[in-house]
Formats: sequence, C-alpha cells, structure tokens
Amino acid sequence: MTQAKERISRRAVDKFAQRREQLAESALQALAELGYARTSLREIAQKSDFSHGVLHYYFADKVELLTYAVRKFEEVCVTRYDDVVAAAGSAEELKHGFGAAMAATLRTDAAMHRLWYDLRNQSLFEESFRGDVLDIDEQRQDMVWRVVRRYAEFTERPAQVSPEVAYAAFDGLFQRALLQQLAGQDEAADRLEADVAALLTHFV
Amino acid sequence: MTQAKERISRRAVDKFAQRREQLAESALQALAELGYARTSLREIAQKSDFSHGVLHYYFADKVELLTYAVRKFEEVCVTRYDDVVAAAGSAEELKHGFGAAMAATLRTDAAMHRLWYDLRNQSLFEESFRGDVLDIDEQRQDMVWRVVRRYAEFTERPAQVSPEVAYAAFDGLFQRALLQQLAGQDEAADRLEADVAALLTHFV
DNA sequence: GCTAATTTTGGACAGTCGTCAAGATTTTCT
DNA sequence: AGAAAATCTTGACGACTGTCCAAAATTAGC
Repeated sequence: MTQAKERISRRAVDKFAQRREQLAESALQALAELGYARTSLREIAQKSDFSHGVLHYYFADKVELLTYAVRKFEEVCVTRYDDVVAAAGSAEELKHGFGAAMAATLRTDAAMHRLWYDLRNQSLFEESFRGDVLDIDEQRQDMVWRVVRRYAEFTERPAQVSPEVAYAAFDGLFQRALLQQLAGQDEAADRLEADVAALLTHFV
Repeated sequence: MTQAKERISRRAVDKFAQRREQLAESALQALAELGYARTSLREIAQKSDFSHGVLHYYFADKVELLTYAVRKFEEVCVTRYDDVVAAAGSAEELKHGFGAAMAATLRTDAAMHRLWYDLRNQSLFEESFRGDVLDIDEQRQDMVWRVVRRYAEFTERPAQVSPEVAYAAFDGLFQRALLQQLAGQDEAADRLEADVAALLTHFV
C-alpha cells in the first residue's frame, strides 16, 4: 500500500496529496481539451510528467480520479464574480462590471467553461458525479445571487425573482454565448455583455 | 454499391431511406439511454433488429449516422409548445399552459431532453454536429418566442426582452429542473411550472 | 423456378480502453 | 553506507471500439 493511509510524517502525506492535486490538474487539462467522451487515462498521463500506470497508484480507478478532479475544479468555479461585487460602488458599476466579467471569462476561459457544462451534462447519465455537480451548481447559484442581491441593495428595490430563476437565466445566457463563440461568432461575447446587463435590470 | 445511388424504382429508394430512418431511430434510443460518451454502433444495432454490420451498409461511418439522427431528432424538438399557443384563449391560460407543458414534458420525456443537451454539449467539442445544433437551437428559440410574443399580444404590452434572452432563460430553467428531476427531486417539475409562469410575467 | 441483384450476417482486423502487477528506480531512515 | 519503503515504468491482459469483407440469406426480374 502507500504511506498516506498509515500514521506517517507530515511531509510524506503532503507529498502524496500533492501528487493527487497534480494529476487531477492534468485530468482537468485533458477534459477541457478533449471532452469527457474522449478523455482516457493515457491522455491524462501524457499531460502530466508520468506514465499511465501511476494513476492507479494515486487513485483507485478512473471514477475516483475524475471525481477528485471535479471537486478541485469547483474551487475556481464558484467565486468568479465576488471581486466585481466587492469593487462596484454603484448599481451602474455593478451592472456593467458583471456583464464585462462574464464576457471576459467567456473569451478567456472558454475551454474551462465547456468542461463544466460537459461534466454537468455527464451527471445526467452517470450517478457518480451527480452529488458534486449539484453541489457546485448550488454554489454557482449563490454566487450569482450575491450579484443580484447587491444590485438590489444599490437600487434600493427588492429583487423580483428567486435565486433559482436568476441563476438559470444567467447561466442559460452564458451557455448559449459559449456555443456561439466556439462556433466562431466573435460578437458573442459583446452580445452576452449587453444581455447580462439588460437582464439584471429586469430582475430587480 | 447500392441501389440508392443509381436510377432505380421509387420503391427501392424509399425502402433504402426507410431503413436509414429506422436505424437513426435506434441510434436516438441508444443515445437517450446511454449518453453520447457510451453509445457504440453495436449498442445501436442491438436496439434495432439488425446486426452491427448493417450500419455501414446504410451509412458511411458513425459520424454520418449520428448526424442523420440529430437531424431527425430536430423535428420532434422544435414545435412542442405550438399547441399550447394555439389553444390558449387568454394571457392567464397561456401562462399556465406553457408552464404545465414544460413540466409535463420534463416528467415524461426526461431521457429525450438529456439527449438533446448531451448533443448540444458535444458540439462544443466536435465540429461535425455544430451546424445542426446551432440550427436546432435557433428553431427552439423561435418556438419559445412564439409563446412570449403571443403572451405580449394577450396582455397588450410589449415584450421586455429579446428572443435570445427569453430562450436562454427558459432553457436554463428547464435544464436545471432536468438535472434535479434526474437526481430524484420529485418536486422539480412543480417548481419548474411555477418558475416558468413567473418568469413569463417578468418578460412582458 | 432460375438467375442476378440486393440486403444482411457474423467474424476478423487493428486500435484503444481501464486495470493490474512485476520489476526498476528513487527516496527515506538508521 | 546499506536496508527498507515508497514511487514510477513498462508491458501485458481481456474487453471493447469502428471498420471492413466474404459469405449467407433474401428479394427482384424474367
């Protein structure tokens, strides 16, 4: 077996955990590039500095690796707009900052976003991810809601929709823009920015 | 080669086309059940009455079969709420009819819907479907817009959002409800019905 | 009813997949 | 330094994939 399951020095445990992180990172890279349907363990290993056999040294099987990777992915995924909320000093600023931030991450991180949608969709067929996916989805909803709530505070009007509706709507817009952008429609991000800002005013 | 490419009797051509329909139907069945990532030609053949070899008699390769299946899928997909629009005699009727219809198809056709989202997502990675997916998405947008426009007519107020925003929002709601429903949350359909009706009033 | 064309079968192929384990390598501890 | 433990590589396995093809079964034309 391995050190990690025994009572061993801190260093050893950390190193084991660190390798798992490292391999999970490679897994995310492969998933973002190839999509779930075509991501194999050998592809993942090739993105790392190791051979394919090592994956079963740090993970019991493919499902455990991917599940771990999804959980890791979560961290990057659910605080994206908090800076915008913190920085905005007025309703107008928040509205435009939110739209601009969504457009920016659409342009910059398209591969990562399609990975998220791919995983979320995969959970419609595979039970193994479903729990984590639902959890991340909830946190994303909270993240969006923090924006809407703050906007409502600024305008001193109550929000007109539930957190669920707000999240679904913004997420739907983003997903559509992602598809268009990957299809080569360069104006997709601009449209998204405008649509997001407009939608926000309808929700409070 | 085959009859279909020569000048042959009408009957023969029809039969060839008919087999293609039949096999595409089996492909959709397999896709809905297993998801794109796990649908193999042998699985598809098993859903039909034929052996796996026959698929390459009617289709050049897997991509052509799946593309054909996606196009076939389109037909069922883009007229779902037209009956509701036609039947409704008032704004209230339309609002509740729309919500009820969405909730109903969520309950009844969950497998088919997750197939659609799976294919749409796959087109983020594979170029081959992208054109058809974008086309279907557009038609779905039109379908939703016919509901919103009719609602605006009934209430004699102008719609407050663009077709893009309306579609993205309703689609986002539906997608989220689908995930929850497949995760065993039985109240997802009821929530969807209420959210859809509420959202409609915010859009006009 | 016989021949020819069409349709279908089922096996073979070259790859790829997840998984595993034996052995080589590196690190850790005394 | 040497022994022990941890880490990594490599090759193999059985199963599965898309594709192709020769032969069997079916149908159509005369």
